[in-house]
Amino acid sequence: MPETIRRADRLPGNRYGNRPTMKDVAARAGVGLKTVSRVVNGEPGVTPETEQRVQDAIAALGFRRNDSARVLRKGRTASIGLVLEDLADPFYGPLSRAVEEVARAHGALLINGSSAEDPEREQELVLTLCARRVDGLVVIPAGDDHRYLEPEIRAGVATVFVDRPAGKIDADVVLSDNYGGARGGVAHLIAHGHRRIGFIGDMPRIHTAAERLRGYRAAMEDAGIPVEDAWMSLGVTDPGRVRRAAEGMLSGPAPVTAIFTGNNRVTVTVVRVLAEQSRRVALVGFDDIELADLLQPGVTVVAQDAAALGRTAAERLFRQLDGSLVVPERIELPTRLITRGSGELPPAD
Amino acid sequence: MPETIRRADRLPGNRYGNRPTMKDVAARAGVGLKTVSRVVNGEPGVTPETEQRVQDAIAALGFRRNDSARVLRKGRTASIGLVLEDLADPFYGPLSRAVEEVARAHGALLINGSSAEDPEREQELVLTLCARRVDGLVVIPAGDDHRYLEPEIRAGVATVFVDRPAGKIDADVVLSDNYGGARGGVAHLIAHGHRRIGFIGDMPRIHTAAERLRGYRAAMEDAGIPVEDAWMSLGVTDPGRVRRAAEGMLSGPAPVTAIFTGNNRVTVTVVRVLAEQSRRVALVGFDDIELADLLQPGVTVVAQDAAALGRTAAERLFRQLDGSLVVPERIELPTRLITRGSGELPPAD
DNA sequence: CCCGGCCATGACAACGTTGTCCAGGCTCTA
DNA sequence: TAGAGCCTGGACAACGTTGTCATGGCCGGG
Repeated sequence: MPETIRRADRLPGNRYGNRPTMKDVAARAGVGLKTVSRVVNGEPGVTPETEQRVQDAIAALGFRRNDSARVLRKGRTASIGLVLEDLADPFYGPLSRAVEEVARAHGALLINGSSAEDPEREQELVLTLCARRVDGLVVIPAGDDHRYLEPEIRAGVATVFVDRPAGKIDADVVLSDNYGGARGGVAHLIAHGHRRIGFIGDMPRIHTAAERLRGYRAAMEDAGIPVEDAWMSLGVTDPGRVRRAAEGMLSGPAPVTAIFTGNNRVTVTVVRVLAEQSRRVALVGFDDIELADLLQPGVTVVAQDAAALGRTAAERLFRQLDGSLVVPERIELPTRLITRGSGELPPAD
Repeated sequence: MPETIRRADRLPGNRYGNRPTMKDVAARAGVGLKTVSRVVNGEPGVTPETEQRVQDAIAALGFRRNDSARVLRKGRTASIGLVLEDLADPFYGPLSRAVEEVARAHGALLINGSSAEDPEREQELVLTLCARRVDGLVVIPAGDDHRYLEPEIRAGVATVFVDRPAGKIDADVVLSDNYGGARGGVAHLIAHGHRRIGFIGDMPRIHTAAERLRGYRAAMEDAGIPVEDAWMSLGVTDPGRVRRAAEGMLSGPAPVTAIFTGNNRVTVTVVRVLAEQSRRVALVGFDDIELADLLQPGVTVVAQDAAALGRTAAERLFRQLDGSLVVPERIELPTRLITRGSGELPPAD
């Protein structure tokens, strides 16, 4: 192991520690400032000999271009922001990664922020990113009013919403077909003979939750089944309350024989509850979950492609930046029903 | 819905679209540039009356401070970089989120980058982040030589390595007790009567993989069990090859009766393979996996706390930036054996 | 009433880079 | 050999902000 670098060894000096600038490099190489800039940026008009002198000076001083200054001068930061709910949620990891890959392909960095489903925090994050002059924003909105973004968009910040539409402004948005997916999932249960079907989902103020609820209602209506209030539980995602909600639906004189769950977190908890039941209860969940195929029975889900959402959104973002997109659009990606057993159980009443 | 903002409506003008600067605000408010700066930054020395005029101008113009320029002037970017392997991996999501929370508490933003386990890409990312003048770096290294970071560290970039130590430089590092955890997990299998125990892990050039392998060997040696080459599969993580490796160990005249898996991805695949076997094979995996408790049998794991790794690392980073840390340290966080059934199966031979 | 000192404010330089423009030296051709 | 044109290289301003310092007005005390 080489000699330890103690932080105490750091030279005092300017604020960046003691970083050489192009000026320093120029002095050392005995050339002008602009010549260094040319070499660093691979611009033409420098003889190989001069270039070599500059390269040597760069290496000797350990120079690295200060992109902060570059950004200030050029106006493009080559970075984009992604505001999502919670990076720790397995749904958002792949989405974020997909956005990062597209950004990378365009030479941009990705700044991540978690809103924790708090509209105020979302706004704070978005505006902070705008102050950093990110070139664009991919937003999974927590709030339902994004008029605060109008001046930013007008000022040239490319913006794409994902997973849920923007509120009160007209902007690009990339969604999954939540309505159709939920409708299909519930219809699947109905096709397997169920009539008393429960729904456990998030607060309907969240667009995805509302759409999935709408899909549930539509499927029930298609089949001519009147929905009872006792079958629906809205605004419930934390494990304890989901558990109580599920147990409630499963008790009483006419318990549900199947449950449709509105997102991955709910599904996981309901799987736990159902595992404790003596009766076999059918289940279809929105969002795929890892290992769903290994459970007994396998969990039938309506899967959305998180990576595709992220990729599509990021690609649109860069097309906005190209100037090749002008009018905001709404893009809906299909969902996919994956049958694994739990959704094909017959009613046990 | 309000009037559509078409991107075509954006005024041309300067590079940021057409953003007002402090100069514009000053002109409109009829005050000096510096007074605007004072108001924006809440500095004292401005009469309430003047301040109001400035605030009005700010609101009227939709001014937002350009943090790029601020950064250039102040020298601190209030952003840190996190370089990890793959944000889509469920292990890194919570880690990243934990780092973000700490950064947020210190008023900093987080820039994420995935190295895809490629040392070159890691270096490229790290150096790009340094060029952006991030204040600090949290790195989950892919490579094993980080001497390229020496000039940066010396120049004042706070640096903490996580999950795996830095190569060939002396730097802060926060690790899980991979050796101890693996040793304990394998000892657990031995305590339940196993002697022919397989190990499937990643390439030993990856520190965590090497340490876990070392733990496996140590536990076996403690029990006086000579390890056979056929029981070990190293450098294998993609599902197809893991499957073949597992099937190989489970066939032949003296198949293993238990398997220790070196990370979450391997564990998942091996669970799939074992589910197809008629014989019951014990399993202990490194890293917890979601729903592990719902499988039949539940999967016994050696769990590490990804969020704690991230949090600890980020806190050290900011303590470096405080100046309250000087000498690099190595911090090891304990792992936890979670018994759920699969690790307690008796040998079936 | 005058002067010292304080307070609000603004002019100016600087941060490190890139774009513009100009100068000087070279080559090539007539 | 002179002039045109090209190629290399450098001086300078500008990006939008903040730190430093100067200025001018006002107040209070002697």
